Amino acid sequence: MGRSSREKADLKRENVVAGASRLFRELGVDRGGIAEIMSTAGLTHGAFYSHFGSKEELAAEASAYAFSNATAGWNALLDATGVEVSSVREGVLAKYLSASHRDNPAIGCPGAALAADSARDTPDGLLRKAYIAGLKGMAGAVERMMPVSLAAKMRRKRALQTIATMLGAITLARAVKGDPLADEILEAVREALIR
Amino acid sequence: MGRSSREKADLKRENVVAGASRLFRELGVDRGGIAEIMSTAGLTHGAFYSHFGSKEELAAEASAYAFSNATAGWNALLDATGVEVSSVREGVLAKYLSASHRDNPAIGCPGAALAADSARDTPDGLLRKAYIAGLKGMAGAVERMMPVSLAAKMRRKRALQTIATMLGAITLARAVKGDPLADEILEAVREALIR
DNA sequence: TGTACATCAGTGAACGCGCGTTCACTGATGTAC
DNA sequence: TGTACATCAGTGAACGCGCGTTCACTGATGTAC
Repeated sequence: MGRSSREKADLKRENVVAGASRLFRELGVDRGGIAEIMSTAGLTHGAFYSHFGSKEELAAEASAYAFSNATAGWNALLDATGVEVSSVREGVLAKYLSASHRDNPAIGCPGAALAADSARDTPDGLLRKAYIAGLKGMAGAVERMMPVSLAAKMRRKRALQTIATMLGAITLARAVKGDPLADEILEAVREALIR
Repeated sequence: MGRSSREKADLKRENVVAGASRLFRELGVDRGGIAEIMSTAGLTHGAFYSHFGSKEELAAEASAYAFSNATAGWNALLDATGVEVSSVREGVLAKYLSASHRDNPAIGCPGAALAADSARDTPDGLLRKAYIAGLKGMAGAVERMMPVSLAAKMRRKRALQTIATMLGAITLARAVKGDPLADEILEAVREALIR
């Protein structure tokens, strides 16, 4: 096959990023191979460098993509008129702390799925930068979900505490998946954070 | 160099496991290479298979080793006579949620450092099994630290909630290390869990 | 509008490197007589 | 107690595989005249 039109190429590029964001979340950046990602988008691996400078660059873009999707979803719920903040919060938490989220990291929270990869990236690596920016956006959305009765500073603190607990729960549940403890952790944290 | 005595060989084997537990916590199992681990213990990589059947086997042993060290330390504090449970809990949490722990994963909590590797192991993989067993031991120790005023069931729940929050905080702090957010997260969670 | 040329998305093979694993060999340790 | 033999921890080279990256080439797309 020869050259695609600019339009088609852009679409394929987006497919590559979306596919990468799924594969990296599922397998981690190291084990998510370029060849597999490209073939998911219907391309051969050789075409990769027509679109990206390096795997690291793709990882950063894929991370940003996943974060912005997740955060946009939450903000959309918060922007919906006539819905109470507390019910948005409880809905988001119930979904986040579900067995379904535990079992489907590929389409789940990038904050949980990519934390180890970001931690092991170099201090000024592209992935680390994308992760930091992404998490800040996510923290902003969670902050908006905190009870309106709280003072601003307290809302911020509670948001960070909540994120740590959510993310720790899903991380642990995945790490012990297959053992009853996985469900027990999710249940205990649901009790702590919901209602 | 030729054959070592049984005694020396056992010592070297233990050094290999200890070194592996550090390197795997720092770099992850995939990036912690056998050659580097062996040379840390003063051996060449070829000797590896005189001691272990596979890298996976070493990863499981290293994980068990790290968990049992951490848990034993906590249990020793709890077993010390004349120390209040609440002060043990607060001391453990302060150390866990410190910048020093964030910056030294190699000698830190295996539950945090190896969660991603365990999650991506096969359901009946050796590492996953070791992680599950290790986390259960750790959960038991944390349960002992919970306020004695609580009913047994509640202590268990609180222990799991506490572990999720601790582990999530350190995981996030490492993932955004270099940004002020890393300190902010640790500080917020210290406030929530200590006193 | 047509035509010739330049561009560049995509292909498929190959390169290079790291790393887990294997293997023939060495020589000190351990053991049977 | 000696002595001969078997064992096996450790060495160092090599193998094999996966994977990121490079590259010559193809042919449709886009553009200048």
